[in-house]
Amino acid sequence: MNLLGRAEELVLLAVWKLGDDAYCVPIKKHLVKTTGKDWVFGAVYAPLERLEKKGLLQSSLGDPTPERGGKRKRIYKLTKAGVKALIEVKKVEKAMWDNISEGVLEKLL
Amino acid sequence: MNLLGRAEELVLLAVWKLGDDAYCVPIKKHLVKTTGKDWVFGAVYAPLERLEKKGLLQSSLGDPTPERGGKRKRIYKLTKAGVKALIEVKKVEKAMWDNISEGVLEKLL
DNA sequence: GCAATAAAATCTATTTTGTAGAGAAAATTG
DNA sequence: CAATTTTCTCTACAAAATAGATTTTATTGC
Repeated sequence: MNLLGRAEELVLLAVWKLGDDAYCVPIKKHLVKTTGKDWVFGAVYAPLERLEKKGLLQSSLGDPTPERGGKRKRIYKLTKAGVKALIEVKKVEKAMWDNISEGVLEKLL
Repeated sequence: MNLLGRAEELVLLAVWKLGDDAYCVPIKKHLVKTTGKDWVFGAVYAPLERLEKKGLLQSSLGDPTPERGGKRKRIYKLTKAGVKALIEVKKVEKAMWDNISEGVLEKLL
């Protein structure tokens, strides 16, 4: 079937949203805040690595910052392939959700 | 993190859409047609089984039909838990996609 | 220069999901 | 009751997600 996995999608979106600040820690933070779910490190890191390997993300080491301590940040950026993958998953979701609003679902409860 | 997997979500949606005709074969057909992707049997069957085990779907054997041949159909139906899971995944997706239209993405290509 | 501390990345092991397609089971028809 | 058809079920495998511990690297104050 070969669509983005759930975590992959959400991680890509977080990277997009964070722009130049898209490294592991804020990505995790954004995911926790926006999804309302717990995200452990591995659940962020593994998709990031995979997505880079697949060419949907590209990373580079950030400059040392004036803040205290820490390894150099690894900053992620969407590639065109990444953007395309997001567009595709969105399209599929839209087709499958066609005519199903949350309201419709809630009536079933 | 614990959200519906992609296939799980799409299978649930197919079941909802098909109503009383929600058994493996039309579910697969609907998925192929609506997603534009290939779905082999295992990719439909495995999520169906798992979703039932988790209580998001409930199945029952259909009546023998006037059509030719075949084992009795196993008809699937969303449970309340299934509906809730769909509502939840939708909510999360919405939050994460907030302000990102396909148009915005396409400009990045 | 060096110890303490902090920020961040990376790793390992495991579980859960998804993929692929072969093959078995049950129903109908001639 | 054999042939055919429809449908389900199974097995083996690959990929993705989870969990949290550990390591690495940088800064600051001594």
